[in-house]
Amino acid sequence: MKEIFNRKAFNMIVTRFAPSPTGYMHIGNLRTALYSYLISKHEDGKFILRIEDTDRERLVEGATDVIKSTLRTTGLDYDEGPDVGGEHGPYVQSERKEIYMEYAKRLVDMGAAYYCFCSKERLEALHEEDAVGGYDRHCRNLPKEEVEARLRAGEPFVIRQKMPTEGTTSYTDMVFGEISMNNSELQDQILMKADGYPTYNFCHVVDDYLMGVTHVVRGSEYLTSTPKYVLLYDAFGWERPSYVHLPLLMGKNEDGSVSKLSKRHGAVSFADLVADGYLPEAIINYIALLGWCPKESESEFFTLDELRRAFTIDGVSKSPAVFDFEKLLWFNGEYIHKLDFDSFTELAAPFIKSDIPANVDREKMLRLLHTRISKLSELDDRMSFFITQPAYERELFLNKKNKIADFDIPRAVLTEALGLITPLTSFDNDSLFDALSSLAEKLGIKTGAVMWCIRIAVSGLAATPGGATEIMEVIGKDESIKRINSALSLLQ
RNA sequence: GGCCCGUUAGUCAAGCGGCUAAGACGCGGCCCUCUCAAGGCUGAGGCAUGGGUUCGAUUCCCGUACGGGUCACCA
Repeated sequence: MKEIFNRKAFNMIVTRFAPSPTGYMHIGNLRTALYSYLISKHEDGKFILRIEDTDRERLVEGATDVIKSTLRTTGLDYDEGPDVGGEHGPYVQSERKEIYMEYAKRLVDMGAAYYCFCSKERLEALHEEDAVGGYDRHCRNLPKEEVEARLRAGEPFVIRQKMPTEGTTSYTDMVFGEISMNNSELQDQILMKADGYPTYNFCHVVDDYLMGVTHVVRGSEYLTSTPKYVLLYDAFGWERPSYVHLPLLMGKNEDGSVSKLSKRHGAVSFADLVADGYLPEAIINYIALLGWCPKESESEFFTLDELRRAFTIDGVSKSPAVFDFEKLLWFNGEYIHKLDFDSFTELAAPFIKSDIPANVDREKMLRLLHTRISKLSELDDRMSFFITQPAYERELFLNKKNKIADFDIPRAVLTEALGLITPLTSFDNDSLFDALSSLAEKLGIKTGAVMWCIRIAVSGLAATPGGATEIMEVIGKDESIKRINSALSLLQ
């Protein structure tokens, strides 16, 4: 049997992310990958990507590519993996099939596992008799000769782990502490399936050992099955890895209850979020804080590099965390606002679906929008009024804060404004503001009231990104005059 | 149902026997202001519950309730 270099003994940390390619990159999986990455990288250790594709029926075409591209765009670079190679490959379990059978047989020889010939029908019958029962260990003590004869006859079989019937098995988890399970709770689980593929329960143990994984990082749903894995390490005589189980990510249901984050909670795959205009950096920052808290924190903002430095396992929480889209949105807005304008323009481009007419100054428009959106997908809606003015009611001109209680003021303001801006040769924000603010004194009202009327006229909206003069600068002189004229006719 | 884990405001969370129980999102108010956003200031809101242990429990122990996970030839 292959002996592996014990990296743990040299204080080297090796973690892995081991997803099965059965769907899209769920945000919970991403967080597991992130923590796994951070735990090793905090100590300059190794991070491995391994694809667990032993469930041949659930394979989804292209799922592995999604996993790889997600890790790439989030910066969770792996040192070993399917496409980057490494000395412990292959890194796809279906390519390691023979290895598992070899180790399983070894376990049989050692008396820690056994062949089972029970049909699926028999097992189903068993379950009907006893709803909570498991396998009745029917084949556990088959005579050696019989086993060999049936094997020779080509009977289909599985290999099951022989669990101790008494006592307890415990291990220490780095987050949850000591976990003990009564051995009577452990079933003789299947290690090798009838199709010749191993189950997760078995191959992940073999692979983690062969790949020199020192810290097994995964969701807490494995907390109670880990004793079974620990028993496998013990049977082989291998040193157990350290375990780091992570609290689950939850989603809020409409009735206020919570449950494991899933599709019903909305866009929960990384790709969904990105398509909705969230930035990868913001997503990573936010999910890093779901279930982990920095020891010395002043700020909540972390780049991947800063996370690497700050991340320690004792900051990981035990209780499940509810994924809050509101806070993610806030984080995302902060990240967008901090972008320099060129980067913003570049990232925004794919989200701009509408055609921008020639009179609209695209750059100036985007500058107004840049600091006022929280996700890129808001862009198209928010900019639409620049392109075509929405229909509005004349009541929109009324505004109590600016003391506009009737239509006389807007009518006067707009009429005067027309006269002031028509002769303007430079139609920029400053010139417009200078020209129009003089109206306040002339009409005996506040500048705010003047601008309110004009802004409503040129936008048709109660709230807009930017003020009246900024909007006029974006849509240009002709369009501004046109909109003011139509406002005037609305006010007649 | 058995077993395992958890429980600080609506949410994320600090806290590790003695503090007016941090901070962030969200929410309310005020300021700023050409509306909005941003920014600044400010307010409301919390240790699930009952017993212990202790001079003293949010913090330690036990029970209860609630929540979650797990009991597959899925991972």
